[in-house]
Amino acid sequence: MDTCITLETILATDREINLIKTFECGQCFRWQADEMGIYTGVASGKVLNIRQEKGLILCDAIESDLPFWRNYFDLDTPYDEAAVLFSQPEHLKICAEYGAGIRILRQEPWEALCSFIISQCNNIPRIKSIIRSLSALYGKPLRQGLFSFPEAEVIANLSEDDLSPLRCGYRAKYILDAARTVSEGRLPLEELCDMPADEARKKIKTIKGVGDKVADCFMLYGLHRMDSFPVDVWMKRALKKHFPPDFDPKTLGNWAGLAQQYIFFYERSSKGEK
DNA sequence: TGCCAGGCGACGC
DNA sequence: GCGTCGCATGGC
Repeated sequence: MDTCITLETILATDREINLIKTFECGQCFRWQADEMGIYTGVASGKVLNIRQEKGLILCDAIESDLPFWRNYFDLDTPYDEAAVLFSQPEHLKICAEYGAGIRILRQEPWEALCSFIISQCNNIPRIKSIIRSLSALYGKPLRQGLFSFPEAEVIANLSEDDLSPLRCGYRAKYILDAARTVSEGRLPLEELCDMPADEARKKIKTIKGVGDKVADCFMLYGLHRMDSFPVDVWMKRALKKHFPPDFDPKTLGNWAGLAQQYIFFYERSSKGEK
């Protein structure tokens, strides 16, 4: 494939974002590093090659796409304002220091919803593989042999048989129900951003195969509702092991989602150490 | 070779 | 409301 990719555009500095942590912290499934440390991924039908080098984040975006990518990487949100809030409990402080540099990506709502439906009771390599297959089968071809994430409208017109090459098991019918819900406009995205979290979660959970956890992931990663605090098996373990019983993420307000990401990343990175 | 994976829905109580 | 079980599949 491409033997030489030149990355000349400065997107940010490495004080604004740590690229590796951001891609590897478990929030996204479509970014892949090569042996040179160049990450390649797709968002909103655009391919980007990007790397961290000598204090800078260099990429091959065209000038007119820079605002899009700065928004995607959420570079204009002042994450350092959360530091005071994260100074306790002690374990949250540890996780926040460990995860410093992570940005919560502004992923496309439909892609995030579908991805986290696929994620249920699944491991990350396999989640990535299923999403890759789904895109290759029903997305649009882009450069470097990559594909866009298929539109909800495209998936909505498929059958379970059409999804059988994905080998995604019982999740296939959930994907179809989600696609039909979205494509028929039964999930008003703007309203979901503004309404109280409990109300939004209830609406999202009308999709088959979407419970509290997937709904919270959709709100955090797809709608950028930073008040969401998804709790999965890793988070349950972390909360039980390291946090006082009365710890309530709601007290973190609009930084709860970032705290969750720090805790999740630390828990997965340090597994087996204690 | 089993155990487990960023869960969920149905069912029984 | 809460505990349990089956669900498809493959990574490790």
